[in-house]
Amino acid sequence: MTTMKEIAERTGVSVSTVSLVLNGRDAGRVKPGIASKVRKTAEDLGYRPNPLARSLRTSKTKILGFISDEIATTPYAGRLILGAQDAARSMGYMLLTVNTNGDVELERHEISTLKQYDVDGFLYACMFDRAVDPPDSLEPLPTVLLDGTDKRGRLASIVPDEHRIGYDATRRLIEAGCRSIAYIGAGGEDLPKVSGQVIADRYPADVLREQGYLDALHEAGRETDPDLMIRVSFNRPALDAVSDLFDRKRPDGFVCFNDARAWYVYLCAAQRGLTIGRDVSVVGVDNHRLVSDTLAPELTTVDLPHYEMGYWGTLKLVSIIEHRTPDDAALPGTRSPLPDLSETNAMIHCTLLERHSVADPAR
Amino acid sequence: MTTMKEIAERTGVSVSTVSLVLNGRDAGRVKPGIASKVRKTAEDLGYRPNPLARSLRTSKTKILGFISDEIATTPYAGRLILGAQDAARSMGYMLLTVNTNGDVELERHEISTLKQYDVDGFLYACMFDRAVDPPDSLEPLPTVLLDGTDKRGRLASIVPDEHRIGYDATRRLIEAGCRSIAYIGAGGEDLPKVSGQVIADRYPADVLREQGYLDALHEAGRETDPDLMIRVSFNRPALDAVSDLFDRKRPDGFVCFNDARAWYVYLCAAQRGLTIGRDVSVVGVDNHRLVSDTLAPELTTVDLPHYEMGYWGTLKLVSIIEHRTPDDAALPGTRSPLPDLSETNAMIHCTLLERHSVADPAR
DNA sequence: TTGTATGCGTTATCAT
DNA sequence: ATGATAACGCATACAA
Repeated sequence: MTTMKEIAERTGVSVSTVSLVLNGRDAGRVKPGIASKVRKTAEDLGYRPNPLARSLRTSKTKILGFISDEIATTPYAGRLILGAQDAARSMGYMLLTVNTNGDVELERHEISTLKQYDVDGFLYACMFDRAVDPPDSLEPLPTVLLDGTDKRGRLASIVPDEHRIGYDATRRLIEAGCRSIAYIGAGGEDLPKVSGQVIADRYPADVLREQGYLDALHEAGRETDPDLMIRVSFNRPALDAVSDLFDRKRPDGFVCFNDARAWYVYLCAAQRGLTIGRDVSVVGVDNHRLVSDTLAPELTTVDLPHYEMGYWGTLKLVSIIEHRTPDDAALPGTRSPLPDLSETNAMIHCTLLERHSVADPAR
Repeated sequence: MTTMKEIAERTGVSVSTVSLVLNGRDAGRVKPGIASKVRKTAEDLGYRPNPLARSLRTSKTKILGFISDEIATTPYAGRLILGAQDAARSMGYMLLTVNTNGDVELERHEISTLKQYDVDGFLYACMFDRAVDPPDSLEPLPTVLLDGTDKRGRLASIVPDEHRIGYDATRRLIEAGCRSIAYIGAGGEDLPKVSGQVIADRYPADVLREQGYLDALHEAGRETDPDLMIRVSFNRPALDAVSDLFDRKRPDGFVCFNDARAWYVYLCAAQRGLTIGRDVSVVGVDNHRLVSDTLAPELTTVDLPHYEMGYWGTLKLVSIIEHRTPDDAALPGTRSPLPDLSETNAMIHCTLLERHSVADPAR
């Protein structure tokens, strides 16, 4: 690890000069000849600043704390983490990740530890796009919520556009010529739970996707039929409910909340000798990547590139925490900055790719 | 964030004394009265050392770099990361996670960045338990491989006990009274790939689970039958192959490499009016948690608690990197330490939970 | 038994 | 235009 000191020695200047040059603060302060010489030897030696030592002075580590509860164990979490990492890297940040297993006490401790490591801010990963009440101990560091919104409306958040998912899926079936399109949602005992606690009577994603389904039908001038919309949980009851729907309404298109629900459609179709993709069409969000991995392309026409794994497929987190002075221009492509969240004039800039939306408390 | 300085001021001693006491180096060097006073005010102020500042002197950050390629996007990765984090936390480490997307150039850069952050060592996460050739740039920091082994036999690694998975699954069906047990493996175009490149002609996990299946049968005095063992990929060809097996051999038990393969068994059974759990039994590794989430317990008897999500369910990574002097006693429950891997007398201690095994180059 | 001095790599202030 | 120098929080050799 080459240091500024070495560069200074090799160039025959002082460390201060090296610091000035390498931080781009040499305009009119360091002779251009010297400056370029410093830059060259830095390059030659492969110099990279030590962010930890730097943080001792600046108290900016370029490290973000990534906090997740159970999310880390779910199949979609990987891509969430991936997106966050990609975004962080592209802006020169690193992610220090912890998980709390839904344990409040542990969470408190982990947050404290992250602060110990002088993180510049937090990424707080939730589930189900639900309204959460993030712990006060996150303050005063800037924080962005992922797949969840702040109950108190203080923190910025990034959530997928669930309505659009339901809408697009339904459009697809309409355009494919389906005449009778069903919606298979989640229900029964399958309720959104966080560490064993039921936190709502329906999955927010299910509600929104269903609404997208309804809106697409309306927009196309179709009738909507409550009998075509069911909510099932798992196992035999779910299979029975879907079977009943098959025989009672004979739909030729299915919008499924997720692959778990699509599963029963496949089984029912198989039991009746129907072929998916010919006799009936199924579109659903493939949380687990199982349907698309195993039955596509022949048996299904699942193709929702903008969501991919459904929940978090292309959610590229590009919300990042930057400390800037208030008079800095907003970064290109960003939305209006949020109000300051710390004494150091910290601001949060949120940018959004694809069709995911960002909740901006400032509006 | 309270510092040693504050404690020193409040206690009326110097920072050095505080440092001595708080690091437990006060035996016979600091008056017990002073020492306890220091400890008390440290407690009162909620002092926690700044590991970054400390690292400037000790060059030990208590941070481990967690490097993964595509693994982060797969469904089982979440639990791997979880296990690593839990283990790290329990030993006072944090994880700085990066992903390389299988890009060698990016990998080089990320490793360099991690070194910049002065990580104490690396966790190098692989896939498929394959033999890999980790980049030289990891050196000289101690490194542990996850779900992969070192081609050159230098690095320690942790891998799941795949043979045991196949063995247990088969035993279960034998004990359930199945008379004809099939093995559905992976084959065809479904080859282990890393960033698009085929890296073997079969999944190592598949090979090992299949061997476990064979060994369980032999041990039970059963005949093995090559016709009962097939390897399928996806879609129609897979379905056709399983259908053929169903009709040709009429097995009443199935050991499936993974849930994707079990899927076809379910479909075939449904098409024939057979009920899983009564007419035929299926045991498989549920990578995606879809089978167990949706069809258990009524339709399946999948119950392999020691593997849970199959690959990485209970793989609690407790292999951790510790810098210790050579004369330190081995930690309780650890295996024999590996040879030093750096100039600083670094050693790697590996402990193992459940039935996963650790490859120990020192043996 | 305790305090002082020094250094880790960096930034920032202030002389020169 | 450049270079000492101090400071960030901590550890440690050495002086007292």
